[in-house]
Amino acid sequence: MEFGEEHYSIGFFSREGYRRLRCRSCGKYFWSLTERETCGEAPCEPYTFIGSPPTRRPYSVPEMREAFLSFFESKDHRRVAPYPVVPRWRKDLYLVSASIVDFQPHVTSGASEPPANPLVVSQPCIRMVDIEKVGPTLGRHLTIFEMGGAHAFNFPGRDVYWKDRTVELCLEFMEGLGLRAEEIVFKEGIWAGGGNAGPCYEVIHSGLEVATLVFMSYRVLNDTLEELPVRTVDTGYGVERYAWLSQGTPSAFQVIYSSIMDKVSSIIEIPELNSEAFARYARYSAWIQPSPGFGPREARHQAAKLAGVNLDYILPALERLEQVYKLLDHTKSIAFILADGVVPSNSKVGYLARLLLRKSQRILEIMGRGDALPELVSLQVEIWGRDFPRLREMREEILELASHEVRRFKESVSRGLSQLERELSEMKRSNKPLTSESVARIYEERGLTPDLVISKARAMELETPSIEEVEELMISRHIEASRERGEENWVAGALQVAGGLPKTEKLYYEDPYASSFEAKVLASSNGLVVLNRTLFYPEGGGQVGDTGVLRWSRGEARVTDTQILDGVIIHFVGGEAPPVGETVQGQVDIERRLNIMRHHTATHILIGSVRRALGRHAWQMGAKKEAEAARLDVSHHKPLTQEDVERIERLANEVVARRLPVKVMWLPRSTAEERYGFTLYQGGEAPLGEVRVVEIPGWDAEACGGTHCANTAEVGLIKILKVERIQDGVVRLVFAAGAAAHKQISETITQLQRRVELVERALRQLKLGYSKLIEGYQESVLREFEKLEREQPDRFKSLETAVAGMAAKIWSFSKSYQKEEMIGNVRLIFDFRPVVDDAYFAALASEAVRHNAPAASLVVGRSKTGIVAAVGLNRHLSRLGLTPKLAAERLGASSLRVVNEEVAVFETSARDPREIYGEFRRLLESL
RNA sequence: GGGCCGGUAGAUCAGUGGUAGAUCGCCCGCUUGGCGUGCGGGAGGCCGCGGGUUCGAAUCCCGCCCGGUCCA
Repeated sequence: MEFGEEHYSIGFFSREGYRRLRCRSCGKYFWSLTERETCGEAPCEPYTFIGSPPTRRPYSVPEMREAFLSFFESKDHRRVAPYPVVPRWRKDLYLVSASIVDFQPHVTSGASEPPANPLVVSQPCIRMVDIEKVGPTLGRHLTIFEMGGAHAFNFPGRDVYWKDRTVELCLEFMEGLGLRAEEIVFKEGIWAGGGNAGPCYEVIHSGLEVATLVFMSYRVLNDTLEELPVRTVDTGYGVERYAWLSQGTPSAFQVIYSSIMDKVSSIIEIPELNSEAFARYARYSAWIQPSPGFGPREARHQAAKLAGVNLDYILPALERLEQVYKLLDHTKSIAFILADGVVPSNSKVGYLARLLLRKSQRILEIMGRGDALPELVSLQVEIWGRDFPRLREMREEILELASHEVRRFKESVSRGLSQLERELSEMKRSNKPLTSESVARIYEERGLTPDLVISKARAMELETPSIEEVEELMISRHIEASRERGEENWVAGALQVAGGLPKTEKLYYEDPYASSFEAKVLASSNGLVVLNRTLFYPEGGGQVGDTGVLRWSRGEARVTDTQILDGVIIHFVGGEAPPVGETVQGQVDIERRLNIMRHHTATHILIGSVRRALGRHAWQMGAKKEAEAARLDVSHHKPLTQEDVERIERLANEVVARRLPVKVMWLPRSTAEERYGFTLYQGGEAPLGEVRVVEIPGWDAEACGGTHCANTAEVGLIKILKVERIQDGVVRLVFAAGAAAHKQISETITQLQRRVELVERALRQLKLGYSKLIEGYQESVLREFEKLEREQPDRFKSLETAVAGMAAKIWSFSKSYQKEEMIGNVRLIFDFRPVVDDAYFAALASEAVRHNAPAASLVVGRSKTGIVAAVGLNRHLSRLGLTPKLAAERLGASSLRVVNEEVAVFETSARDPREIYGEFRRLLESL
């Protein structure tokens, strides 16, 4: 694509005496007041402003921004507040990369009015494409910068201004800064993007491109240009670049971050550079154009050679400085992106946030300040929050998300490292070198950066590739994957039916409660029916399509789904379809629709609750409202706790109870954005033209095309049924409202009751079965025992002891004895056992006194003749002179058997075990 | 949205078609005044889910789910 001279030759230039010249170095045409050999843009010439700023005075970034804005204000442009850096109003971009993005596609296409015309804005823009160049180019490349945009939208029959005025304004602005017109060059260029194109001028001063003046006037269709109905003046002034020009420092970073440099240097060391040598090097920094095969190292050498600077002397400080610059730049981007409520994740804009965070964190770790990232981000919030209040408002969320992401990164790295160590020692053992392929693979699989992998390998004395080799390999691997948009299969058929038909009249917006209507059939084939008007809501905005019936004179058809295509609503019918021209009576399944409506309004209520409960980083990432239940996907970095869920649910039900009206209105886009902010676009991009706003006053406002209840009270109970993490950084709430909630709850309760019954029954059976089982075993065991006692008395004896011991151990382990108390420093254990057996009792008594302190035990049971007891006294007690025999005698033993030095078993004539116990206590007390 | 890697004992992982393993942790015993240590013993696995190939699948193939990671 090329534009001829006629596109650039304007009246203003000929009036003022500009000449069209061709650059000897780059071959491009440019316009200049004076004779020149080159276009003046680096690298055709070096930067001449470094060390000798050409403006009347130095400007800081805020000063330059204000100078720019107020200049255009004085020229009838209205100042507009900057837009977010995350363009929620469009889905083809992750970040705002230019000021014109704020007005695409709705204004540039002519569908909506701009907030003002002409207008001026200083728009923070983020571009990830240059991320590798940030630092080495000393500020020519930044991931985040402010684009001063002066825009005029020339609607058909309503021209504002075009090329002449644009150039004139640019010149006047620059002259106002004290720049001489003779030194300004307008270089011819072509701008193309997003299917649009137009000629442009790059405005050059002192080697630096400081602005681009684009005249967006064409649409690109199959390689041919077609004039656009709306011709847009799209100018972008580099606010930071003008400020840099005005200060003439070696790097732009010194200008942009001057107010926090002191604080930053207290966190990380910022090297001192010989300012003279650095300045000379900086003049040639435009030659630093890292590309595949020409890494930062070569680029630096080339610039140094041209500048006549001995690089070896400044290199260590320079490299470190570049890293500091990267950090400054990336942390600013992080602050802005997180301020717009982006949750770092592994896809889409969340990934870009993660990338910036991880790159910054890695640099800090190499510097030995792996803990400093939140502090740096906090500094950014502080300085930029003055001009962009959103940063301050979101401070808490920004720091929480950044810290959380750093934590995750550390976990990921330590996981990767342990794996890496194994892999490397395996290589070491088999004496294999670490290849570039392996390094690239490890980065892609586990996110360990090549520098980290290589340094680990070198520490193990493995043969390694250089970082440059690895980077080259990774770049060469990138093959652009073609994007293929799979259309849903119904679209092809629907296009045949709906193609060329007028947009269907949407009756459901007039009265969302209405259920029957009359309409004419405009098209009908293959089970697809188009009417001139309908109450059937087509699937959209996460709300499912309506179902119902179409009746006509000779039949009726069931509508199973409803869709919309280019404003034409398509009814999917089963069975016979009404013929074209027929008048049909439509009947929407109103109960179903009402349930869906309640779910839709409930979704709006919930998103308000979620943002209040979790923080303003929580955005709707998707939603689906059906008749039985609905779901809401929300960006959030952590799994939800029970408390989170309860809080969200409580807040939501409070809104229901407050009986708030649900207001629906159509507003001009810019009015809506001004009044409600960009949280309007929870549901994603909104259709062109006016915006339909659904507002729950004081709670939530969203651009939404759905059908809603008139009052929150109609929603009824909102019940969250399930919470799950569906992907990195996104949680899903499944919920039900109103009648559906009631149904879900009662079903759940019924199910629970059924389960409880089952469990209870199973328990009863288990108990029964268990005791039967035990009884059976007891019997057979007893029989076996009796047999054994008769036939082999010796073995019986030892077996009996062993079994008794085992039982005693279980008893002692489970602490199932009846009483345990301290008498002075003596632990006394008492138990009553229904089954009497000497060996068993002895074992119990013995087991009970296994302590490392004085302990006594008394186990009693009732025999036919009286009471059988075992007394146990451990060695700590026998040292005091109390023996089991002595104790037994004091307790009135009639027959007595001393089992060992700790235990004795005896019988007494006492009736009540408590008598013996009391006596035993008194005995112990007397010690 | 796409590519790549992974899912085996509580944790970290090995196991590439033929009886499921190691280390740590846990439990028990011995060692100790006690804890730790040391020694000995033990428990713990739908080998993510589903399908296919096979005489036979943790292992090969397909699909799904989950986690990680890179890229748009």
